[in-house]
Amino acid sequence: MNIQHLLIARFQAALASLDAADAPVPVSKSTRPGCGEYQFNGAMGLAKKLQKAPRDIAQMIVDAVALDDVAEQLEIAGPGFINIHLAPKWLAQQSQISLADPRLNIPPQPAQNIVVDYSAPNLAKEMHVGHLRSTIIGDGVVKALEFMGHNVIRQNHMGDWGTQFGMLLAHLNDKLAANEVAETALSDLEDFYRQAKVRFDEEEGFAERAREYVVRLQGGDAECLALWQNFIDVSIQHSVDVYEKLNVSLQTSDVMGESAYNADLANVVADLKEQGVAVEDQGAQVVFLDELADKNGKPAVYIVQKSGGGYLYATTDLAAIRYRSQQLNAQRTLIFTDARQALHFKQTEIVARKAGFIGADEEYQHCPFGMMLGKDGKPFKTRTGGTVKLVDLLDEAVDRAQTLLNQRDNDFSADELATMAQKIGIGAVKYADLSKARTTDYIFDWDTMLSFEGNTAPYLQYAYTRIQSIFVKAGADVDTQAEINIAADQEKALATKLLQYQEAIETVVTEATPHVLCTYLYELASLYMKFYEACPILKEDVAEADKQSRLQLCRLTGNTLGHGLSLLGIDTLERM
RNA sequence: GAGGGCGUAGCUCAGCUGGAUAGAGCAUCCGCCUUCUAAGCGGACGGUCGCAGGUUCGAAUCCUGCCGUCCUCGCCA
Repeated sequence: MNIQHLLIARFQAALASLDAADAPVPVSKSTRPGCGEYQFNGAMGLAKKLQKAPRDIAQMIVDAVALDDVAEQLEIAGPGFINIHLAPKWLAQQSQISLADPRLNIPPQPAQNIVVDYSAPNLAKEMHVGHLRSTIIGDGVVKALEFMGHNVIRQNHMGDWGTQFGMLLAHLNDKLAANEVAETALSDLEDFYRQAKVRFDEEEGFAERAREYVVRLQGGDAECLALWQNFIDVSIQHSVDVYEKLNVSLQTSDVMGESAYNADLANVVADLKEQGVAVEDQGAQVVFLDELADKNGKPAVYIVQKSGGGYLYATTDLAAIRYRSQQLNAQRTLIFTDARQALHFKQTEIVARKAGFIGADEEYQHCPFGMMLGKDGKPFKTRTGGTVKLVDLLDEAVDRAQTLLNQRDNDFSADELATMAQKIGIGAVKYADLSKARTTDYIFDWDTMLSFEGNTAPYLQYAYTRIQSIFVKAGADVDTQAEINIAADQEKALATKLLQYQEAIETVVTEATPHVLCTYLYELASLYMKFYEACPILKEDVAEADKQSRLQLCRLTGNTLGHGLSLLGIDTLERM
């Protein structure tokens, strides 16, 4: 159920009957208490067109609009606002429908093939905090898209190619020659990289060998490729381990690294040249972009092949676009990378469209996100200024959650506490990130995200357990067919919010902004807490009908909260 | 120099298809547990929405200029 869409349709019809069919239909949630749940603000804007006073127009619209089934009252306020008070009976009916529907009364959208490119770690190194945002925001959007009925094709565009692999393979070769197994040698990629770098900089002849490896690798030397494959496999497994820890849905089969496009790069450039899109300039193959010219008319330059003949990530990204459009039949593509690459993707899209690598009606959406900053507002680093490994960050989150749990009085076993710490710690890190608008930088602060208060994962998890606890207590005494009766203000506010779930998810899938879902869930949990305080359920003096009705609201809240958290990839707990 | 993002309460952040008195949380202060989980709820305090113009019945939201800040800009990704 999308209440807003329903109201827009009704007002649209009313406006048509008043000869104002082309007028905008501004229906929004009411912001002020006492002004209903929604409001229609279009009367003021029609004053000139209809040559009447706004309040008179509002009255005409109120008379014309058919909302008897949905609203209990329409009132005209201020300069001509129409406040819509939803009918408790209708809210109850819709809630009943949601309860009986595994999809929570949310119809799927017409299915599209949607390619989502996210996570994309560099396999030469360990995953670090810079990959966190892409990974979890991308995964949240993926899950929401799938729920809405789309065919999502995950593409993990891993950095598995490049000159850096020369020194890594040379180093790995020596380790294997010394009878070390790859898994052991590569158990800490960060260390391994550092060792190789030191040898590259200091050891006689090593740099030379590293360069040879690059040449052999690019030349397709079988032995060298096997070594590379070995390295890549181990590194991918590291990432997959992190995905599991993060409760992210990416799998090995979603990997489509840069190397996968190697064979196609020459074709891409040839194709661009043939079409006259790319031309030679200073020995390199470039595309001049008049679309992004400066004030003097000097076009932007986009290099697709270096003067030495080498390819760049621009080439790879063009090959990827073409592959996704033509082989994967993408109707829409979402790419989650940091905001610094915004210009690159803008240019890539322009070139791809010029060259016909992407259909005219195909959507290409770069979804940028800001940097993760420390509490001091500077890029997030370790005490010593190093890069923070993602595994370390996640382990610390779990440790901190464990410490906080230990400080509380409880009767849980050590195993239960460990499981809880895992779910709470990981959930806190993910939620802290997911709940912020993705486009801006955000400040990573342990104390805030684990304070277990306010808009945090633990608060939502706690709200969820409170609901479960009601049902544990109620036992068999729950009538899942009971009629819902909306009476108290808190019940009405809760039921209304429950029916706004679809609005939140639809925004998430169109804008690729999971924080909208977070805000929704926080408001839902918050309204539940208020309902819980105000409306007794299992207490002795509660009438049976009220009790069962309220249990139904609890059930729907639990279903919705649990569903939303699962889309975000945040685990729920039965007790905490 | 050019292009882009950001600037909202002491702090962290929502809101920005233009709508009524700009919202949360934290912090500070005041209330509420002989228990449907107080990791909660109620209340108070706190804002010239960077500055100045413009459009509009109405601007945090749209437009222009300026200030501050971060990022990007032909052979890294």
